[in-house]
Parts: sequence; structure tokens; C-alpha cells
Amino acid sequence: MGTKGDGNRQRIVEAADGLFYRHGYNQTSFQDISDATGIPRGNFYYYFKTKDEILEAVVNSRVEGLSEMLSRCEAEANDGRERLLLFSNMLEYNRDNVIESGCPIGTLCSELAKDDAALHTKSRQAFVLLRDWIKRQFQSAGLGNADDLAMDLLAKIQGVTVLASAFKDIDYVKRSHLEIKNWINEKTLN
Amino acid sequence: MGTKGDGNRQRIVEAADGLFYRHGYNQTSFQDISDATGIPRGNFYYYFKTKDEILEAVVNSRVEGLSEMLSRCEAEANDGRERLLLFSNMLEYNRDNVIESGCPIGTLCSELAKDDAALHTKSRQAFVLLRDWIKRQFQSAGLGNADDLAMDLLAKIQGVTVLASAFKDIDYVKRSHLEIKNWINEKTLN
DNA sequence: GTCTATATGTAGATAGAC
DNA sequence: GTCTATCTACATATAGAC
Repeated sequence: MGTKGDGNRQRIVEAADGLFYRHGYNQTSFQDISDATGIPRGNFYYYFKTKDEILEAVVNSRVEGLSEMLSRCEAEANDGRERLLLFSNMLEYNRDNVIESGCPIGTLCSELAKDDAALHTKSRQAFVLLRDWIKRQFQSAGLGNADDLAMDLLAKIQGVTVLASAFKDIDYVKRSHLEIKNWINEKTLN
Repeated sequence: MGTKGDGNRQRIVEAADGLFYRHGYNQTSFQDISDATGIPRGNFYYYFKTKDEILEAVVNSRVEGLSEMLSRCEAEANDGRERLLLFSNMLEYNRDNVIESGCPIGTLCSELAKDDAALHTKSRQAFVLLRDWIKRQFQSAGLGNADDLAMDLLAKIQGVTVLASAFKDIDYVKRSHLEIKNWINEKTLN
């Protein structure tokens, strides 16, 4: 809990987060994180026993950041429909990153599904959080099939991010974002 | 063009194809391909100068297989709507693999978007082929926004494969396949 | 707590015998 | 065409000085 050590720990996690997103987990080496932070390789093992533990910390950090983002959506809107619309803006807000590297959650999960099962399960946590939050918004809008709708919305977003990054197409993201907002309105407005 | 060598070359490509799909390109080593084929590592360099060239051959092989599959869809149905429905069956036909490893095209493209640009461009070829074929089917159904619809259908499938593999959910794939078939009918039946 | 030096394994790639 | 032995680079991880 020392302030100095926690500062370094956080710097490692933040640098690893960005590198895992832009280059992938397996393609990010300790040397890459060292270069990005200025912290020597050997020092990492004071904070993390293995590379897996860095990933765990990164996913925890992403879940925390996501939680705060969802909380802001709840604070800035009063009903489920408006909150979902705010949430969907994330697509366009991050569109440059999405085109470059896809969705940080989706691509990490897809990468780790081909690897270690424990890492994949860990990486899924961000999806679980999102699915549950979206489900609650649809429920608060009075819809009975809220979990199916949550999966449908997540799938729409994932589909868009995969193709946006594959074809590097900005206009496609904008058009798809509009369609997603229309879909949210269709489902939640009676 | 010798028959012996081509046989070994094809065995390498087929084994690499499966390994790239199940474990990812970067996580597949020459040793893995050697173990799967019984062909010694050093022999690979008689057929391919680099690992990149193996990937190129794998993508070419996938594009060829995909072409044949699309040709079968064209042969077995007479109009665009029915052909698209046949094509969508692929989701359920391959559902065990999809749940385990996602979409072979989508996951490869997502992985390589974070890597070398040339490899990513190569991996996109299968998507380009699919997009164009789907577009032609919508056009033959008399629809003007065929390319947008092609992107929408691809996005639907990609979204389903990402979540199916993330949550390992068979029922979700079945339900989503039905929804996709309904969507194709909605768009193509006036 | 921090950093250097290093251990150990494995990656892609090469040389050259057969 | 096929295979063994090996090169070089770099990966994660450890030991131990400061």
C-alpha cells in the first residue's frame, strides 16, 4: 500500500492495457512494457509474479473503468432507453481506436479463447459486466426478454467493431451507430 | 509442380490452417506444425521462405474453400434470398468450432490488425470475397443498398461468433441463426 | 523497493549432409 | 527433396547487489 510502489504498479497496468489493446496480449513482451514505462523488466516481478497476473490486473482495471463509464451513463440519463443511447455513443467516441484495433474487450476475449482457458474466463468478465448492465436497462424499460436483447445489442456492437477494423471504414461506423440507436429506440419505445 | 512435394506442401497448409484457427497465427510455432504433420521444421523452408508465406498460403486456401462453398450455395438455390439462407446455415453447421474458436476469418483478421499491416491486408481477402458475394445476392433480389446490407449481414454473423465464443453458448447460436434467417427474409421478401 | 545480470527455454531461420 | 544440427534473437522468469 506504499504510495511509491502503487504508482509504479499503476503505470505498468496502464501501459500494459494500451499495449495489450494495440498489439495483443501474446504479442506484448515485458520489454515492450519496460520501454513504455521506463521501468526495468526485472522490477515487474516485484508487483506481479507472472505475465498472467498483469493481464488479471489489466482486466480488473478495464472492468473498473467500464463500471465508472456505465455509472456516468446512469447519472446523465433517467430511463433505460436514454442510458443505452448514451452507452452506444462509445462506438463513435472511440471510433479511431476501434478502426485501428477493434473492441478492447472483444479482441482480447477472442485472442484468449484460443489460448489458456483460465485467461479466457478472466477476459470475459468485462463482457459479463456489460451484458448485465444492458439487461438491467432493458428491464427498466419494461421489456421481458431483456437478456436476449442485451446479447443482441452486444452482438451488434461486436459485429461493427470487427468489420470496422477489418475494412478500416469510418463511414461504416457512423452509419452503424445510427442504425444501433434506431434499433434501441424501436425496442424501447412502444 | 512435383507430386511428392506438393503433397507435403498441402499437408503443411492444412495443418497450419487448423492450428492458426484454433490457437492463432502468432501462437502457432513451426514446431506445432511439425508435430501435427510429422514433417521436420527445417523442411518447411523448402516450400515457404518465411512464416508469412505460410499464412499467405493458408488464406489463399481458405478463400478457395470459401469460393467453393459459395458456388455450392449458388448451385443449390435459384434466387438470392435462398442462397443467403443456405449461406447462413454455415453458422449452425460449424457451431461447435465457432463456440470453441470463433470465426476463422474474423478472428484471424482481428489478430492481424494488431500486427503487421501487410498480413492484415492479406487476411482481409476472405472478408472481401464474402462481402462481394453477399452483395450480389442482395442485388439479384432487387435491392438497391446491397453493399450496406452485405456489411450488415457480415456484422450480424461476426457479432454472433464473438459472443458465442466468449460465452460458450450453443443456444445463443441457434437463436441468433433463426433471427438472421428472419432478417434475410424481411429484407428480401417484399 | 529498485535495478543489473543472467538463467532457461523456444521462436524463426539457415547450412549443409544425404 | 528430405532431414539434422545449429545460429541468433528474444521470450518469461530468477538471483542477488544496492
